[in-house]
Amino acid sequence: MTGLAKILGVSTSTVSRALKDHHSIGEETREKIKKTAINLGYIPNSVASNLRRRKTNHIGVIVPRIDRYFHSSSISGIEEVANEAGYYVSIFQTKDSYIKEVESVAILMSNKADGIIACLALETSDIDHYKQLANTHIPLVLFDRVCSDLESNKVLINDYDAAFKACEHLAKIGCKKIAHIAGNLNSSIFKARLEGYKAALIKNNLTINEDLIFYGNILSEEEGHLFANELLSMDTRPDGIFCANDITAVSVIQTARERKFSVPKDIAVVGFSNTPISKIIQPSLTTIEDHAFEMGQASARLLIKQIEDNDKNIVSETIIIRNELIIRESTVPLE
Amino acid sequence: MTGLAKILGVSTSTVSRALKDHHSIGEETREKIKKTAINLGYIPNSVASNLRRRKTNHIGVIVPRIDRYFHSSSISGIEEVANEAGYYVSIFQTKDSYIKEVESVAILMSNKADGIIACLALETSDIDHYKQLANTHIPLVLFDRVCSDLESNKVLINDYDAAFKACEHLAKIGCKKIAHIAGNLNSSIFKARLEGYKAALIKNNLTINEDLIFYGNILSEEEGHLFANELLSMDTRPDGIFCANDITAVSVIQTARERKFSVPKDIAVVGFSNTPISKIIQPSLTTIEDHAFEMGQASARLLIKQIEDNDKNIVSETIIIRNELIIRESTVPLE
DNA sequence: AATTAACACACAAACGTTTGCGTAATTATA
DNA sequence: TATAATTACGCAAACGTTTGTGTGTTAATT
Repeated sequence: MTGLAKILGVSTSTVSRALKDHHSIGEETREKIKKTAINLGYIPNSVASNLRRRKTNHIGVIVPRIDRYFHSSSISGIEEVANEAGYYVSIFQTKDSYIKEVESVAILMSNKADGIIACLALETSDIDHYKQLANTHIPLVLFDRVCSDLESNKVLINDYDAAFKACEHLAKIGCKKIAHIAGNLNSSIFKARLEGYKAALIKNNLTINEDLIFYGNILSEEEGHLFANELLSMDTRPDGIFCANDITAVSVIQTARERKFSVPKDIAVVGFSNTPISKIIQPSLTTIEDHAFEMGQASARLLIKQIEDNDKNIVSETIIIRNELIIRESTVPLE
Repeated sequence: MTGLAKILGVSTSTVSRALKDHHSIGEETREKIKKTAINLGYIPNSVASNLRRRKTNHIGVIVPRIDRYFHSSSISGIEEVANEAGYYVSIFQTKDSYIKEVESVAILMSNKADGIIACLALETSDIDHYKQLANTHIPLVLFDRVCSDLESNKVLINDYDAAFKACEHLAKIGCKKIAHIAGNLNSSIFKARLEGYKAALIKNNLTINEDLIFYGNILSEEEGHLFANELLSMDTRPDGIFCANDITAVSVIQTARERKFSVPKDIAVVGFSNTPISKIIQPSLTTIEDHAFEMGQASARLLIKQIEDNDKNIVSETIIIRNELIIRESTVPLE
């Protein structure tokens, strides 16, 4: 811009205002400036602008693992509405590590992100790094895996309800011994899913048997196979299982198949998240649709509202996204 | 920092140097500065630093669709090595739109990204926006979907070879009429895969029949089903098919199943990318492993090398990542 | 015709760092 | 003891914008 100004023999302030169509610049000079800006291939320096304006139009996203479908689709949702609103998105992957999460927040603070959207790492229980954000006035939206100790904006589904629905469905189709593959209970969602599971069992007069609850961590394929083999070897085999994610549910189905058990006849299976695999596996998987993409969109909208809202009275807001049970062959045999 | 300096009664330059362990600052003042920096919760302003240093430690990534497994895993690979090297990553999703790609590049130039890693949108054939990068001295790495008209760093697999292997495998197991679901031929990879397909047919004395080549675009599930229904309705049904991605290959398997055709007996199927679904579908899918994560890693390493390399003699470099055919049930029946 | 308003632009400070250079005070060298 | 070298810091410019204020010129108002 300094260059442009020199060439045109005007001041930088005039150039700056002309390029933004400020009314105080005459029609003629404005056009002249714009034209030569294009001709000379002028590229505005956003980092200088960001420094001066104290605004970066940049929002940071912190997720456990980008390559899990739930997260990549929520990022996709975030990216869509952020771009629409003139923000760009940078991604930080924690791999569920607390330290990486802390580092990511630090980088985003230092880089003056206008706001942060985060899904908590499994390891995270101390959340001082997010509390620190409050001092810097950087708005925060937690999504999916949130934290009750932290007053912040939240976007989530009702995991308790979803799990309840899932397990009640199992009970309704006649399961008497319903197992559960639980996730890391440090995480809000997995705790809630476990509670929902228990509540549904009680409601349906089924006893809660600790032997039927498998406590996983990252809920990988491997964990799924491990648990599946365990539970299929039990003396009194469960006849239904609610898995805290689709990945482990798929592993259960595969293991059952390998070991010549029938799904759903021998054991009915329910997953969580309605990832693409769930439609494709045979038998297709009953699961909870949690609308990851929409969660991303809602998170971004909420964050941007907070960024741009001048009404500083609103401290925080919580949005619950709908969820629904999608019944497929893994709980209901084909006719 | 200005604040810190005022409180401590030293100059900002001293603070700046102290925090970076510059030798010219005395042990004592250095420690004092560091300590109060921590106590006061001082957060360095990277955007000011970026402006002054003319370096952002920020690399931009442009991909078609984050929620496709190939891309999310390559992003994951990029993110891993970038973070390791002290860079952070921002993501731009083109949804295969040319305009969005151009906009993304513009934003990244304006934001003074230290480098860009991109996978071309399907729509993209004009690549002036990347050529413009050369003037700004922002290094570029294209990965997977590259462009021969553009002199730049590239990371890709040999799609021709991979397709050739895939189709030769089909021929070897006895397929006589091999069909192909091709992607958008505007894209380097899909053109190469088509060529590889044709070459393998010729090598194996099979005639190339245009009726057996289905020209897709984004290779979605829907496209897959459409083509599958078409080809399964042909008078002389093909007995093998090479699909340019896993998504359509899975659709073909599903459609065949619905229509009571047997895979691989009636028709053998090969996909591309070894996405998670390919292991899980029944019959499991023979496919090409293209090492998306490693491509991401290699791209980031190459880019960072270019960013940090002072040897300006190297203009560009091309890295070919290995690929292998993974043979599964969709081409070889279980015993 | 005198006063006010509107217009079109320039000046200069500010955003918060980094960095080349200058300069005292101390220590080493001849 | 005079000179040089070293140490430890400050000064001020620079990075490229944005923006409040100042100013000269022209147009509108009474």
